[in-house]
Amino acid sequence: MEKDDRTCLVRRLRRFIELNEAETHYIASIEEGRQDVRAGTLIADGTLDAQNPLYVLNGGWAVSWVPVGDRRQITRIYLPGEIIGLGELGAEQSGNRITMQTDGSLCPFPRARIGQAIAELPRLASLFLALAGVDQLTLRDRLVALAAWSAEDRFLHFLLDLRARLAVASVGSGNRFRVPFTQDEIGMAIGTTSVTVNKLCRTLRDRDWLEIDRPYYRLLAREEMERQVSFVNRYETLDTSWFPAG
Amino acid sequence: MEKDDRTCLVRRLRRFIELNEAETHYIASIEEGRQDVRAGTLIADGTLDAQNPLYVLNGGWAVSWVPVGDRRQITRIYLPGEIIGLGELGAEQSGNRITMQTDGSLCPFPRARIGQAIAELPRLASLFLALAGVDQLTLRDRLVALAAWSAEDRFLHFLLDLRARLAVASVGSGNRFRVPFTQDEIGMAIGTTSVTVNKLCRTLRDRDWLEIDRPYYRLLAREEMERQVSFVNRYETLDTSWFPAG
DNA sequence: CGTTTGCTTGAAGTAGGTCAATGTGAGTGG
DNA sequence: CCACTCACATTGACCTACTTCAAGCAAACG
Repeated sequence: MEKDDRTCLVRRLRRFIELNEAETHYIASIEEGRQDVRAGTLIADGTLDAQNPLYVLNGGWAVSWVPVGDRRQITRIYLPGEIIGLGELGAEQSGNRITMQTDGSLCPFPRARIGQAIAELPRLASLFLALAGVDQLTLRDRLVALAAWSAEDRFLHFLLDLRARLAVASVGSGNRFRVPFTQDEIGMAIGTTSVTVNKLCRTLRDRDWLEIDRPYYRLLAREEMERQVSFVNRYETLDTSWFPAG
Repeated sequence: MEKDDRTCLVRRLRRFIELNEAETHYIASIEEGRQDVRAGTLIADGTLDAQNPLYVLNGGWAVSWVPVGDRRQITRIYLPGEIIGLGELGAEQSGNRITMQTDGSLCPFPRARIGQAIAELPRLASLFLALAGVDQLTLRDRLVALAAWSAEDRFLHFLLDLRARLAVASVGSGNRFRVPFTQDEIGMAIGTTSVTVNKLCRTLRDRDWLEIDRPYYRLLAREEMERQVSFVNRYETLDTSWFPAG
């Protein structure tokens, strides 16, 4: 379950801007009421989001999904240090379910705390807006992939994207990482079925691009993969030039 | 080209919160340098977004797209009163191209103005964050549709979504509206081809669900359509309860 | 150990893509 | 006012990347 540091979020945000004392204190305060949650726990059921808190995901993975018939479409994967619910701000009802994918821990805090940050800590508020922007861009990348790419390219993009995000979250810059999803779940993330995912694993292994030692995946040919899907890493940089002064 | 009121944005935002004098003045100031643009004009080429301004779209339609091979995937349609670039805030390079779909007019303003709003006008800043959230949710809806729905359902959703947004933008609550897209472009928006779109038009007309008098489309069976795709109108309400005090 | 959950693989079926030909209305220039 | 063109709509015939179905395995677990 990777690191589950209580200052998870602080560490992540510091990648982008310096945090002064007030800002650090604010974040510490939203990371206060930590609770452990088990894999499978439903965190949000898609109704009444306006009443729901936001969460800092302190440890473990979560997924956001939408029911489609008797299957699910996974819309987003959350990693430690990320804020759950930023993108639902403003919605009274999102239709999105959020489930813990692994054991982990959460720090709930009310929507009004975001309002407070906006009123009192403009740089932090800017950062929230910028992070929401990155989320949106990532979502857009996936939308394009799902709308216009082959299943193989979608699968490669899924792996590359995960790797890039893990590298940010836990400095695991390597090409081997844990993928706590079944093939069926991967299918629900990339808009295909477990059968197809399985056959893709097979062909990629035959091509010596991938090595699987469940639940670990190793990318043996990241360069080629990135070239094939024109991969752009959205997680490394952030434009903070427009932020107001501290 | 619908209304092209210079206070387009003010009108839209007032749907959600009361605007005080400072806020109204701020918005008037970003809607200042209005320029007319012709259909087909490329507004952003996807590189160097950090240097690019944001825009208030004052009149006309714009589309955001991503090249995929020799085709395009349309990721977003902008209607009058919407802010172009909110979702790219934070990105140094988005890869998204933005093109005017019809003749219209734009008010460019620099990213730093958003920073200024955050520092000085917290309620407006909250509204920007909430609107970015609605954008994200809409994007998520489309992602699910593209990943998991049939071409027919995607097409229906496209029409319903457009209608709902037009109703907000221009109080055209009717079921007949202008769709300034060719069938090929609709295909690029819903992840299919012009041939399929055409055949869908045919079957829907045969079913008496749709009436086409190009470029006008009339939904003859909106209820059924909305039921079939479980349509949720995301544009009518906004949760503003967490906003800081004016 | 039996049961369950996930992986693996083949065989058969289909939604929707591609290709190709034809139709049609809106300019445009002679 | 009439050809010519060009962009778009329309339709049919064919094809393929997937899905669905089905059956067998293997590891994990009570």
